[in-house]
Amino acid sequence: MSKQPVVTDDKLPQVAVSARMAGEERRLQILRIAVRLFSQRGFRGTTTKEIAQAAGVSEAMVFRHFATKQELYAAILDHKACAGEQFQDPRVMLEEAVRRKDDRAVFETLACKALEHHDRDPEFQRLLLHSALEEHELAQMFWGRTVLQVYEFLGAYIRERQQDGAFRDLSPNVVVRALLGMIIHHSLNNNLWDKQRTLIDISNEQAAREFTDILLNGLLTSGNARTAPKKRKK
Amino acid sequence: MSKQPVVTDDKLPQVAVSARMAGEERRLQILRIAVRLFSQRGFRGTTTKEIAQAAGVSEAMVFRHFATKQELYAAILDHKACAGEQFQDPRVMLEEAVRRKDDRAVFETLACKALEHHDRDPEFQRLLLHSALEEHELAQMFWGRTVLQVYEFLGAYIRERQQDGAFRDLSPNVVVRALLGMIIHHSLNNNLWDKQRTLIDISNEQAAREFTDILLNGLLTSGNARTAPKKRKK
DNA sequence: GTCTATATAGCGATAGAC
DNA sequence: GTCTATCGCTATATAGAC
Repeated sequence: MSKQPVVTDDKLPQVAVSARMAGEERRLQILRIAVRLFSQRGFRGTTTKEIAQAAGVSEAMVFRHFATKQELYAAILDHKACAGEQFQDPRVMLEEAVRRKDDRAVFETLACKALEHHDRDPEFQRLLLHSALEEHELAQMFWGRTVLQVYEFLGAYIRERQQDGAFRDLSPNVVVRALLGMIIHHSLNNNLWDKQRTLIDISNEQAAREFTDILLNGLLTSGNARTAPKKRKK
Repeated sequence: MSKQPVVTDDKLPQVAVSARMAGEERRLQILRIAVRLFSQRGFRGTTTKEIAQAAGVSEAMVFRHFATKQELYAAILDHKACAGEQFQDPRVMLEEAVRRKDDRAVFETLACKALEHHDRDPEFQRLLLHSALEEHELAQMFWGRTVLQVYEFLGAYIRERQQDGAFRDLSPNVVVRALLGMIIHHSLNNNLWDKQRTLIDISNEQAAREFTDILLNGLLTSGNARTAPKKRKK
Protein backbone atom coordinates (compact mmCIF):
# COMPACT_ATOMS: atom_id res chain seq x y z
CA MET A 1 0.00 0.00 0.00
CA SER A 2 2.82 2.32 0.69
CA LYS A 3 4.13 1.74 -2.78
CA GLN A 4 3.23 4.38 -5.31
CA PRO A 5 0.33 3.02 -7.34
CA VAL A 6 1.63 3.95 -10.76
CA VAL A 7 5.16 4.29 -11.88
CA THR A 8 5.44 5.09 -15.51
CA ASP A 9 9.01 5.31 -16.38
CA ASP A 10 9.92 4.80 -19.89
CA LYS A 11 13.46 5.96 -20.24
CA LEU A 12 15.57 2.92 -20.73
CA PRO A 13 15.86 0.54 -23.56
CA GLN A 14 14.18 -1.83 -21.21
CA VAL A 15 11.27 -0.60 -19.30
CA ALA A 16 11.47 -0.85 -15.58
CA VAL A 17 8.16 -1.56 -14.04
CA SER A 18 6.51 -1.30 -10.74
CA ALA A 19 5.75 -4.70 -9.35
CA ARG A 20 2.07 -4.59 -10.04
CA MET A 21 0.34 -2.60 -12.67
CA ALA A 22 -3.20 -1.82 -13.66
CA GLY A 23 -4.49 -4.02 -16.49
CA GLU A 24 -4.93 -1.42 -19.15
CA GLU A 25 -1.59 0.06 -18.44
CA ARG A 26 0.28 -3.20 -18.51
CA ARG A 27 -1.41 -4.04 -21.77
CA LEU A 28 -0.15 -0.83 -23.27
CA GLN A 29 3.31 -1.37 -21.90
CA ILE A 30 3.53 -4.84 -23.42
CA LEU A 31 2.24 -3.40 -26.64
CA ARG A 32 4.91 -0.72 -26.78
CA ILE A 33 7.63 -3.26 -26.12
CA ALA A 34 6.20 -5.49 -28.82
CA VAL A 35 6.15 -2.63 -31.29
CA ARG A 36 9.79 -2.02 -30.63
CA LEU A 37 10.82 -5.64 -30.96
CA PHE A 38 8.68 -6.34 -34.01
CA SER A 39 10.08 -3.26 -35.70
CA GLN A 40 13.59 -4.46 -34.96
CA ARG A 41 13.26 -8.12 -35.82
CA GLY A 42 9.98 -8.56 -37.65
CA PHE A 43 7.00 -10.60 -36.59
CA ARG A 44 8.51 -14.01 -37.06
CA GLY A 45 11.86 -12.88 -35.75
CA THR A 46 10.49 -11.88 -32.37
CA THR A 47 9.57 -14.44 -29.72
CA THR A 48 6.89 -13.97 -27.12
CA LYS A 49 9.50 -14.86 -24.57
CA GLU A 50 11.65 -11.92 -25.60
CA ILE A 51 8.69 -9.62 -25.37
CA ALA A 52 7.88 -10.90 -21.93
CA GLN A 53 11.45 -10.53 -20.74
CA ALA A 54 11.80 -7.03 -22.15
CA ALA A 55 8.56 -6.09 -20.45
CA GLY A 56 9.75 -7.66 -17.23
CA VAL A 57 6.88 -10.08 -16.92
CA SER A 58 6.35 -13.77 -17.51
CA GLU A 59 5.32 -15.12 -20.85
CA ALA A 60 2.00 -16.15 -19.38
CA MET A 61 1.19 -12.50 -18.73
CA VAL A 62 1.64 -11.68 -22.37
CA PHE A 63 -0.84 -14.37 -23.28
CA ARG A 64 -3.31 -13.15 -20.68
CA HIS A 65 -3.46 -9.79 -22.43
CA PHE A 66 -3.21 -11.06 -25.97
CA ALA A 67 -4.61 -14.50 -26.63
CA THR A 68 -2.26 -15.16 -29.51
CA LYS A 69 0.84 -13.63 -30.97
CA GLN A 70 -1.18 -12.74 -34.04
CA GLU A 71 -3.65 -10.82 -31.89
CA LEU A 72 -0.78 -8.87 -30.40
CA TYR A 73 0.30 -7.95 -33.88
CA ALA A 74 -3.23 -6.87 -34.76
CA ALA A 75 -3.36 -4.69 -31.68
CA ILE A 76 -0.20 -3.00 -32.85
CA LEU A 77 -1.82 -2.19 -36.15
CA ASP A 78 -4.72 -0.53 -34.36
CA HIS A 79 -2.41 1.27 -32.04
CA LYS A 80 -0.17 2.60 -34.77
CA ALA A 81 -2.96 3.27 -37.21
CA CYS A 82 -5.36 4.99 -34.85
CA ALA A 83 -3.09 6.60 -32.33
CA GLY A 84 -2.13 10.23 -32.52
CA GLU A 85 1.34 9.20 -33.59
CA GLN A 86 -0.08 8.86 -37.06
CA PHE A 87 1.20 11.17 -39.72
CA GLN A 88 -0.94 14.26 -39.88
CA ASP A 89 -3.46 14.52 -42.68
CA PRO A 90 -1.79 16.46 -45.48
CA ARG A 91 -5.07 18.14 -46.36
CA VAL A 92 -4.97 19.92 -43.05
CA MET A 93 -1.25 20.39 -42.85
CA LEU A 94 -0.97 21.99 -46.27
CA GLU A 95 -4.26 23.80 -46.37
CA GLU A 96 -2.89 27.25 -45.89
CA ALA A 97 0.01 26.95 -48.31
CA VAL A 98 -2.29 25.45 -50.93
CA ARG A 99 -4.71 28.35 -50.59
CA ARG A 100 -1.89 30.80 -51.12
CA LYS A 101 -0.62 28.70 -54.03
CA ASP A 102 2.81 28.84 -52.46
CA ASP A 103 4.35 25.91 -54.32
CA ARG A 104 7.56 25.97 -52.38
CA ALA A 105 5.76 25.94 -49.07
CA VAL A 106 3.45 23.11 -50.14
CA PHE A 107 6.25 20.73 -51.07
CA GLU A 108 8.70 21.86 -48.44
CA THR A 109 6.21 21.59 -45.61
CA LEU A 110 5.18 18.12 -46.63
CA ALA A 111 8.79 17.04 -47.00
CA CYS A 112 9.84 18.51 -43.70
CA LYS A 113 6.94 17.08 -41.73
CA ALA A 114 7.44 13.67 -43.27
CA LEU A 115 11.17 13.65 -42.54
CA GLU A 116 10.51 14.75 -38.98
CA HIS A 117 7.93 12.05 -38.59
CA HIS A 118 10.37 9.39 -39.79
CA ASP A 119 12.98 10.75 -37.42
CA ARG A 120 10.68 10.84 -34.46
CA ASP A 121 9.29 7.38 -35.08
CA PRO A 122 11.82 5.35 -37.04
CA GLU A 123 10.20 2.24 -35.61
CA PHE A 124 7.20 2.83 -37.74
CA GLN A 125 9.14 2.81 -40.96
CA ARG A 126 10.79 -0.46 -40.04
CA LEU A 127 7.50 -1.95 -38.96
CA LEU A 128 5.98 -0.93 -42.25
CA LEU A 129 8.80 -2.47 -44.22
CA HIS A 130 8.72 -5.73 -42.31
CA SER A 131 5.01 -5.74 -42.78
CA ALA A 132 5.29 -5.16 -46.51
CA LEU A 133 7.87 -7.90 -46.91
CA GLU A 134 5.89 -10.34 -44.80
CA GLU A 135 2.76 -9.22 -46.60
CA HIS A 136 0.84 -8.47 -43.48
CA GLU A 137 -2.07 -6.13 -43.54
CA LEU A 138 -0.43 -3.06 -42.03
CA ALA A 139 1.39 -2.33 -45.25
CA GLN A 140 -1.70 -2.55 -47.35
CA MET A 141 -3.70 -0.51 -44.88
CA PHE A 142 -1.12 2.21 -44.72
CA TRP A 143 -0.90 2.29 -48.47
CA GLY A 144 -4.64 2.62 -48.83
CA ARG A 145 -5.23 5.11 -46.07
CA THR A 146 -2.25 7.35 -46.17
CA VAL A 147 -0.29 7.00 -49.35
CA LEU A 148 -3.18 7.10 -51.79
CA GLN A 149 -4.45 10.18 -50.00
CA VAL A 150 -1.20 11.98 -50.57
CA TYR A 151 -1.22 11.09 -54.26
CA GLU A 152 -4.77 12.32 -54.63
CA PHE A 153 -4.28 15.52 -52.74
CA LEU A 154 -0.92 16.52 -54.17
CA GLY A 155 -1.98 15.33 -57.60
CA ALA A 156 -4.97 17.63 -57.53
CA TYR A 157 -2.80 20.55 -56.53
CA ILE A 158 -0.36 19.85 -59.30
CA ARG A 159 -3.12 19.65 -61.87
CA GLU A 160 -4.46 22.96 -60.68
CA ARG A 161 -1.09 24.63 -60.99
CA GLN A 162 -0.63 23.13 -64.42
CA GLN A 163 -3.85 24.78 -65.52
CA ASP A 164 -2.53 28.02 -64.07
CA GLY A 165 0.44 27.55 -66.37
CA ALA A 166 2.80 27.52 -63.42
CA PHE A 167 3.83 23.87 -63.68
CA ARG A 168 4.99 22.00 -66.74
CA ASP A 169 2.82 19.27 -68.15
CA LEU A 170 4.27 16.26 -66.37
CA SER A 171 2.21 13.38 -65.10
CA PRO A 172 1.10 14.45 -61.60
CA ASN A 173 1.51 10.99 -60.12
CA VAL A 174 5.05 10.77 -61.39
CA VAL A 175 5.83 14.11 -59.79
CA VAL A 176 4.37 12.96 -56.50
CA ARG A 177 6.37 9.77 -56.70
CA ALA A 178 9.50 11.73 -57.41
CA LEU A 179 9.02 13.85 -54.32
CA LEU A 180 8.01 10.96 -52.06
CA GLY A 181 10.92 8.99 -53.46
CA MET A 182 13.44 11.60 -52.41
CA ILE A 183 11.91 11.96 -48.97
CA ILE A 184 11.32 8.33 -48.14
CA HIS A 185 14.58 7.13 -49.58
CA HIS A 186 16.43 9.77 -47.58
CA SER A 187 14.75 8.58 -44.39
CA LEU A 188 15.45 4.99 -45.31
CA ASN A 189 19.10 5.80 -45.71
CA ASN A 190 19.21 7.56 -42.37
CA ASN A 191 17.41 4.78 -40.55
CA LEU A 192 18.76 1.71 -42.26
CA TRP A 193 22.01 1.96 -44.15
CA ASP A 194 23.78 5.16 -43.26
CA LYS A 195 22.89 5.80 -39.66
CA GLN A 196 26.21 7.56 -39.20
CA ARG A 197 25.21 9.96 -41.98
CA THR A 198 28.55 9.63 -43.66
CA LEU A 199 27.22 10.67 -47.04
CA ILE A 200 24.74 13.37 -46.17
CA ASP A 201 24.48 14.98 -42.78
CA ILE A 202 22.00 17.80 -42.90
CA SER A 203 18.97 18.79 -40.89
CA ASN A 204 15.50 17.79 -41.96
CA GLU A 205 14.70 21.41 -42.75
CA GLN A 206 17.72 21.66 -45.00
CA ALA A 207 16.94 18.38 -46.72
CA ALA A 208 13.34 19.41 -47.29
CA ARG A 209 14.55 22.70 -48.74
CA GLU A 210 17.03 21.09 -51.11
CA PHE A 211 14.68 18.39 -52.36
CA THR A 212 11.97 20.96 -52.95
CA ASP A 213 14.43 23.14 -54.75
CA ILE A 214 15.42 20.28 -57.03
CA LEU A 215 11.83 19.31 -57.68
CA LEU A 216 10.82 22.84 -58.57
CA ASN A 217 13.87 24.13 -60.37
CA GLY A 218 15.90 21.15 -61.41
CA LEU A 219 19.61 20.90 -61.66
CA LEU A 220 20.38 22.88 -64.77
CA THR A 221 21.41 26.53 -64.66
CA SER A 222 18.92 28.97 -66.14
CA GLY A 223 21.17 29.54 -69.10
CA ASN A 224 20.86 25.98 -70.31
CA ALA A 225 17.89 25.68 -72.58
CA ARG A 226 15.18 23.26 -71.76
CA THR A 227 14.77 20.43 -74.14
CA ALA A 228 11.36 19.99 -75.64
CA PRO A 229 8.90 18.84 -73.04
CA LYS A 230 8.02 15.19 -73.32
CA LYS A 231 4.71 14.02 -74.53
CA ARG A 232 2.68 12.39 -71.90
CA LYS A 233 -0.34 10.19 -72.06
CA LYS A 234 -3.24 11.32 -69.99
CA MET B 1 20.61 -49.80 -62.40
CA SER B 2 17.52 -50.30 -64.40
CA LYS B 3 16.22 -46.95 -63.37
CA GLN B 4 16.71 -44.24 -65.92
CA PRO B 5 19.53 -42.09 -64.69
CA VAL B 6 17.70 -38.81 -65.16
CA VAL B 7 14.08 -38.22 -64.43
CA THR B 8 13.02 -34.64 -64.78
CA ASP B 9 9.71 -34.12 -63.17
CA ASP B 10 8.76 -30.55 -63.28
CA LYS B 11 5.16 -29.82 -62.76
CA LEU B 12 5.37 -27.60 -59.76
CA PRO B 13 6.51 -24.06 -59.43
CA GLN B 14 9.69 -25.71 -58.32
CA VAL B 15 12.87 -26.29 -60.16
CA ALA B 16 13.17 -29.48 -62.09
CA VAL B 17 15.36 -32.11 -60.64
CA SER B 18 16.88 -35.28 -61.78
CA ALA B 19 16.62 -38.12 -59.32
CA ARG B 20 20.29 -37.98 -58.71
CA MET B 21 22.35 -34.99 -59.31
CA ALA B 22 26.01 -34.16 -59.30
CA GLY B 23 27.14 -32.52 -56.09
CA GLU B 24 27.99 -29.11 -57.40
CA GLU B 25 24.81 -28.95 -59.37
CA ARG B 26 22.55 -29.92 -56.50
CA ARG B 27 24.30 -27.44 -54.30
CA LEU B 28 23.54 -24.69 -56.74
CA GLN B 29 19.99 -25.79 -57.11
CA ILE B 30 19.40 -25.70 -53.36
CA LEU B 31 21.04 -22.32 -53.29
CA ARG B 32 18.75 -20.88 -55.91
CA ILE B 33 15.69 -22.20 -54.14
CA ALA B 34 16.96 -20.74 -50.89
CA VAL B 35 17.50 -17.37 -52.50
CA ARG B 36 13.94 -17.34 -53.66
CA LEU B 37 12.49 -18.35 -50.34
CA PHE B 38 14.70 -16.07 -48.26
CA SER B 39 13.79 -13.16 -50.48
CA GLN B 40 10.13 -13.95 -50.03
CA ARG B 41 10.04 -14.64 -46.33
CA GLY B 42 13.34 -13.50 -44.89
CA PHE B 43 16.00 -15.55 -43.22
CA ARG B 44 14.13 -16.31 -40.04
CA GLY B 45 10.85 -16.71 -41.86
CA THR B 46 12.12 -19.55 -44.03
CA THR B 47 12.54 -23.07 -42.69
CA THR B 48 15.09 -25.54 -43.90
CA LYS B 49 12.22 -27.95 -44.39
CA GLU B 50 10.55 -25.60 -46.86
CA ILE B 51 13.78 -25.24 -48.73
CA ALA B 52 14.22 -29.00 -48.88
CA GLN B 53 10.66 -29.56 -50.07
CA ALA B 54 10.87 -26.85 -52.70
CA ALA B 55 14.10 -28.39 -53.92
CA GLY B 56 12.54 -31.83 -53.89
CA VAL B 57 15.07 -33.36 -51.53
CA SER B 58 15.12 -34.32 -47.89
CA GLU B 59 16.16 -31.92 -45.23
CA ALA B 60 19.23 -34.00 -44.56
CA MET B 61 20.47 -33.22 -48.06
CA VAL B 62 20.34 -29.53 -47.38
CA PHE B 63 22.51 -30.03 -44.33
CA ARG B 64 24.94 -32.17 -46.25
CA HIS B 65 25.66 -29.29 -48.58
CA PHE B 66 25.44 -26.52 -46.04
CA ALA B 67 26.43 -27.42 -42.52
CA THR B 68 24.18 -24.79 -40.98
CA LYS B 69 21.41 -22.53 -42.10
CA GLN B 70 23.68 -19.58 -41.48
CA GLU B 71 26.25 -21.06 -43.87
CA LEU B 72 23.57 -21.35 -46.51
CA TYR B 73 22.83 -17.68 -46.07
CA ALA B 74 26.49 -16.81 -46.38
CA ALA B 75 26.71 -18.81 -49.58
CA ILE B 76 23.87 -16.73 -50.96
CA LEU B 77 25.77 -13.56 -50.23
CA ASP B 78 28.72 -14.84 -52.21
CA HIS B 79 26.48 -16.01 -54.98
CA LYS B 80 24.61 -12.76 -55.30
CA ALA B 81 27.58 -10.54 -54.70
CA CYS B 82 29.98 -12.27 -57.05
CA ALA B 83 27.73 -13.64 -59.73
CA GLY B 84 27.22 -11.90 -63.01
CA GLU B 85 23.72 -10.96 -61.95
CA GLN B 86 25.29 -8.04 -60.17
CA PHE B 87 24.43 -4.55 -61.26
CA GLN B 88 26.88 -3.34 -63.87
CA ASP B 89 29.57 -0.94 -62.80
CA PRO B 90 28.29 2.57 -63.52
CA ARG B 91 31.75 3.72 -64.45
CA VAL B 92 31.64 1.44 -67.44
CA MET B 93 27.99 1.84 -68.22
CA LEU B 94 28.10 5.63 -68.25
CA GLU B 95 31.57 6.13 -69.63
CA GLU B 96 30.53 7.24 -73.05
CA ALA B 97 27.78 9.61 -71.95
CA VAL B 98 30.09 11.14 -69.37
CA ARG B 99 32.77 11.77 -71.96
CA ARG B 100 30.24 13.56 -74.16
CA LYS B 101 28.97 15.47 -71.13
CA ASP B 102 25.50 14.45 -72.16
CA ASP B 103 23.77 15.10 -68.84
CA ARG B 104 20.46 13.70 -69.92
CA ALA B 105 22.03 10.48 -71.14
CA VAL B 106 24.09 10.06 -67.98
CA PHE B 107 21.13 10.22 -65.63
CA GLU B 108 18.64 8.55 -67.90
CA THR B 109 20.90 5.60 -68.68
CA LEU B 110 21.62 5.01 -65.02
CA ALA B 111 17.96 5.29 -64.14
CA CYS B 112 16.85 2.99 -66.91
CA LYS B 113 19.45 0.33 -66.23
CA ALA B 114 18.69 0.39 -62.54
CA LEU B 115 14.95 0.09 -63.09
CA GLU B 116 15.48 -2.76 -65.51
CA HIS B 117 17.75 -4.48 -63.04
CA HIS B 118 15.12 -4.23 -60.32
CA ASP B 119 12.52 -5.56 -62.70
CA ARG B 120 14.62 -8.47 -63.82
CA ASP B 121 15.69 -9.46 -60.34
CA PRO B 122 13.08 -8.27 -57.87
CA GLU B 123 14.26 -11.00 -55.53
CA PHE B 124 17.43 -9.12 -54.97
CA GLN B 125 15.71 -6.00 -53.77
CA ARG B 126 13.64 -7.97 -51.31
CA LEU B 127 16.69 -9.91 -50.15
CA LEU B 128 18.54 -6.67 -49.61
CA LEU B 129 15.69 -5.19 -47.66
CA HIS B 130 15.29 -8.24 -45.45
CA SER B 131 18.99 -8.20 -44.97
CA ALA B 132 19.03 -4.56 -43.98
CA LEU B 133 16.20 -5.01 -41.52
CA GLU B 134 17.76 -8.11 -40.01
CA GLU B 135 21.10 -6.35 -40.06
CA HIS B 136 22.90 -9.11 -41.86
CA GLU B 137 26.03 -8.39 -43.76
CA LEU B 138 24.64 -8.38 -47.28
CA ALA B 139 23.12 -4.96 -46.77
CA GLN B 140 26.32 -3.47 -45.49
CA MET B 141 28.35 -5.12 -48.20
CA PHE B 142 26.07 -3.87 -50.93
CA TRP B 143 26.13 -0.40 -49.50
CA GLY B 144 29.91 -0.33 -49.35
CA ARG B 145 30.57 -1.91 -52.71
CA THR B 146 27.84 -0.59 -54.92
CA VAL B 147 26.08 2.38 -53.43
CA LEU B 148 29.11 4.33 -52.32
CA GLN B 149 30.58 3.84 -55.77
CA VAL B 150 27.58 5.44 -57.38
CA TYR B 151 27.76 8.41 -55.05
CA GLU B 152 31.44 8.88 -55.77
CA PHE B 153 31.15 8.52 -59.49
CA LEU B 154 28.04 10.58 -60.04
CA GLY B 155 29.17 13.09 -57.44
CA ALA B 156 32.38 13.67 -59.37
CA TYR B 157 30.46 14.16 -62.58
CA ILE B 158 28.14 16.67 -60.95
CA ARG B 159 31.04 18.63 -59.51
CA GLU B 160 32.63 18.75 -62.92
CA ARG B 161 29.48 20.05 -64.55
CA GLN B 162 29.10 22.61 -61.79
CA GLN B 163 32.55 23.94 -62.59
CA ASP B 164 31.46 24.07 -66.22
CA GLY B 165 28.64 26.30 -65.06
CA ALA B 166 26.09 23.85 -66.41
CA PHE B 167 24.70 22.70 -63.06
CA ARG B 168 23.58 24.83 -60.18
CA ASP B 169 25.55 24.79 -56.98
CA LEU B 170 23.66 22.10 -55.10
CA SER B 171 25.32 19.55 -52.87
CA PRO B 172 26.30 16.69 -55.22
CA ASN B 173 25.43 13.97 -52.73
CA VAL B 174 21.99 15.42 -52.24
CA VAL B 175 21.44 15.42 -55.97
CA VAL B 176 22.53 11.80 -56.21
CA ARG B 177 20.24 10.88 -53.36
CA ALA B 178 17.37 12.66 -55.05
CA LEU B 179 17.89 10.66 -58.24
CA LEU B 180 18.41 7.34 -56.48
CA GLY B 181 15.42 8.11 -54.31
CA MET B 182 13.12 8.48 -57.30
CA ILE B 183 14.46 5.33 -58.93
CA ILE B 184 14.60 3.04 -55.95
CA HIS B 185 11.35 4.21 -54.49
CA HIS B 186 9.67 3.65 -57.83
CA SER B 187 10.97 0.09 -57.97
CA LEU B 188 9.97 -0.48 -54.37
CA ASN B 189 6.46 0.61 -55.21
CA ASN B 190 6.32 -1.69 -58.18
CA ASN B 191 7.69 -4.67 -56.29
CA LEU B 192 6.13 -4.22 -52.88
CA TRP B 193 3.06 -2.06 -52.57
CA ASP B 194 1.59 -1.37 -55.94
CA LYS B 195 2.28 -4.48 -57.95
CA GLN B 196 -0.84 -3.83 -59.97
CA ARG B 197 0.58 -0.42 -60.91
CA THR B 198 -2.66 1.32 -60.14
CA LEU B 199 -1.00 4.66 -59.60
CA ILE B 200 1.68 4.70 -62.23
CA ASP B 201 1.90 2.26 -65.09
CA ILE B 202 4.66 3.24 -67.44
CA SER B 203 7.64 1.51 -68.97
CA ASN B 204 11.05 1.71 -67.38
CA GLU B 205 12.27 3.83 -70.26
CA GLN B 206 9.44 6.28 -69.77
CA ALA B 207 9.99 6.42 -66.02
CA ALA B 208 13.70 6.99 -66.48
CA ARG B 209 12.96 9.77 -68.92
CA GLU B 210 10.48 11.52 -66.68
CA PHE B 211 12.60 11.32 -63.56
CA THR B 212 15.60 12.61 -65.44
CA ASP B 213 13.52 15.41 -66.83
CA ILE B 214 12.38 16.42 -63.37
CA LEU B 215 15.89 16.23 -61.98
CA LEU B 216 17.32 18.37 -64.74
CA ASN B 217 14.56 20.86 -65.36
CA GLY B 218 12.30 20.81 -62.37
CA LEU B 219 8.61 21.31 -62.29
CA LEU B 220 8.27 25.03 -62.84
CA THR B 221 7.63 26.51 -66.25
CA SER B 222 10.45 28.59 -67.65
CA GLY B 223 8.46 31.74 -67.11
CA ASN B 224 8.45 31.35 -63.38
CA ALA B 225 11.52 33.01 -61.98
CA ARG B 226 13.92 30.98 -59.96
CA THR B 227 14.22 31.99 -56.38
CA ALA B 228 17.68 32.80 -55.17
CA PRO B 229 19.78 29.67 -55.03
CA LYS B 230 20.33 28.38 -51.52
CA LYS B 231 23.61 28.63 -49.79
CA ARG B 232 25.22 25.33 -49.27
CA LYS B 233 27.91 24.17 -46.94
CA LYS B 234 30.80 22.42 -48.52
C1' DG C 1 24.24 -39.02 -52.68
C1' DT C 2 20.12 -39.87 -50.78
C1' DC C 3 16.92 -41.39 -47.64
C1' DT C 4 14.24 -42.34 -42.91
C1' DA C 5 14.42 -41.80 -38.29
C1' DT C 6 15.67 -39.31 -34.44
C1' DA C 7 17.97 -36.14 -31.10
C1' DT C 8 17.68 -31.63 -29.12
C1' DA C 9 16.11 -27.22 -28.30
C1' DG C 10 13.13 -23.47 -28.53
C1' DC C 11 8.59 -21.73 -29.63
C1' DG C 12 3.63 -20.53 -28.75
C1' DA C 13 0.27 -21.43 -25.61
C1' DT C 14 -2.11 -23.48 -21.19
C1' DA C 15 -2.89 -25.10 -16.26
C1' DG C 16 -3.18 -24.10 -11.86
C1' DA C 17 -1.14 -22.27 -7.46
C1' DC C 18 -0.82 -17.93 -5.02
C1' DG D 1 -2.50 -10.11 -11.76
C1' DT D 2 1.33 -12.74 -11.54
C1' DC D 3 4.02 -16.62 -11.29
C1' DT D 4 6.13 -21.56 -12.21
C1' DA D 5 5.71 -25.55 -14.65
C1' DT D 6 4.71 -27.86 -18.50
C1' DC D 7 2.43 -29.42 -22.90
C1' DG D 8 2.51 -30.05 -27.87
C1' DC D 9 4.61 -28.67 -31.84
C1' DT D 10 8.01 -27.31 -35.04
C1' DA D 11 12.78 -26.08 -36.19
C1' DT D 12 17.63 -27.10 -36.74
C1' DA D 13 20.70 -30.55 -37.03
C1' DT D 14 22.62 -35.58 -36.84
C1' DA D 15 22.95 -40.86 -37.28
C1' DG D 16 23.07 -44.54 -39.90
C1' DA D 17 21.02 -47.59 -43.48
C1' DC D 18 21.01 -48.09 -48.54
